[in-house]
Amino acid sequence: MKEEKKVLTEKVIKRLTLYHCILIQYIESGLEFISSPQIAFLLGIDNSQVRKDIKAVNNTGKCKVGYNVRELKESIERTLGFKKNKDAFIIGAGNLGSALSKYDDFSNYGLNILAMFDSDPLKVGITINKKQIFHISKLPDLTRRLNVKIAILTVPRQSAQNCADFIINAGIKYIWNFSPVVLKVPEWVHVWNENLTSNFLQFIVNDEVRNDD
Amino acid sequence: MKEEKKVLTEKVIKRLTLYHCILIQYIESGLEFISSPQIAFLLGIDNSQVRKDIKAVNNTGKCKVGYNVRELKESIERTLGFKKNKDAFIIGAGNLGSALSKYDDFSNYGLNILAMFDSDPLKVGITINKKQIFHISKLPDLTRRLNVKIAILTVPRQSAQNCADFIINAGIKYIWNFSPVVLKVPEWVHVWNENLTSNFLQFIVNDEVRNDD
DNA sequence: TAGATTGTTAATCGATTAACAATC
DNA sequence: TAGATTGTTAATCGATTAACAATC
Repeated sequence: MKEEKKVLTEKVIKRLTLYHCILIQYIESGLEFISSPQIAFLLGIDNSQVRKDIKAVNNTGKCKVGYNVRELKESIERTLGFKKNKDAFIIGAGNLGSALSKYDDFSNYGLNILAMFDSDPLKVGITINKKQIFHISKLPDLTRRLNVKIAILTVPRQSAQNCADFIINAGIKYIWNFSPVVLKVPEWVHVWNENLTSNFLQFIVNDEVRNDD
Repeated sequence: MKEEKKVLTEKVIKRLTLYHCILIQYIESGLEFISSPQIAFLLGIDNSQVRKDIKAVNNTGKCKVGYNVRELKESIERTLGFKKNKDAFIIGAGNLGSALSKYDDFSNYGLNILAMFDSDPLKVGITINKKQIFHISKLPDLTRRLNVKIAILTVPRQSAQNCADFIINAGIKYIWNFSPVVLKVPEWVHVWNENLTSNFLQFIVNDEVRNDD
């Protein structure tokens, strides 16, 4: 029996991780059940939306009481693969790269930073939060030996494309790109553009939070 | 004549900032015009989508040549308010907070970090990238004096809700929340949940980039 | 001219919301 | 029982894609 392969849209995944946060808070409060209207209220969304999302993680609830908090948390973790290790390298040991290497929350979701890379000889050899900084020239060898497919790109925008070319050539297939640059990559390489400021603008643009009001 | 108030959806804003990145790259390459199929190809989207988005920033192109790169860049910046200052405080001078305070790219989009706040006496008084760390107790006074409405919340998840309550009480209206917690806030406070790991999962979940394949 | 592109409308697709029978 | 909730289908809404006349 072939395992059913479900495609979860980005919006569903974002909501599921928010449900997951809520569930952790419920568990800490000692609560055992949560209903779809409760989740919906906390997030300001529709309750049938919540039930549909929960259906997508193969969880069932009980009439009148709702969903078992621990079971639902497990279901979300299983569906989103929190327990499956996703190894990654950080490229660029600047401010953002260093901060991400110390960001322990990643490991709760199965994302492990194995090492960092930089071209600055002064940074090479330093260890940040148990992650060593290697010279970028060491990346091809380590990518192959450790079978790493994911790179977190936090280099200055001027060197982002060169860097991308280099790491793709070394075998990287997934680039989580923090540089505000649109990278040109082969069709078999996946890029996720994490433009933090863009995310911020999505938040405030329509509300016109300006200093001059 | 009242200025037309357009609501831009999050997806449109995200695409516009990507177009903006492409335009900068075009300008650096000395190119003067760009067409919708060119933009569409670089981003892997439909070209009529691009034309619709560009229409939303009140820019017009020329048949056969496309859009003037500099003009289009200006139009996007005007629509998204890059030139309008958006002052913000960072709450929590940990790894992520410190990194964001040094993230100079923010200023290109009009986001200014004025100061940082922390409850740790050892951090208070330190200056990071010209931004001073104040004790959190100083926030209400400074929020009012500087008329700051935006806070970037980078505190540990355990203290996030308390922190949110405190800064909302001090007058903060917009919270860019980097803690993996769903905050309970009054209806007049806006929260944007920036769960980095959630963003990452949106990127890789459907592709099953696991170590065990 | 021929061909590429814009601007715009219509068609399609997908996501959200409403509604409600079944359940406990 | 009465009332709250689930699970699911139908209706609505919005976003993307297709199509094409107008333009240069």
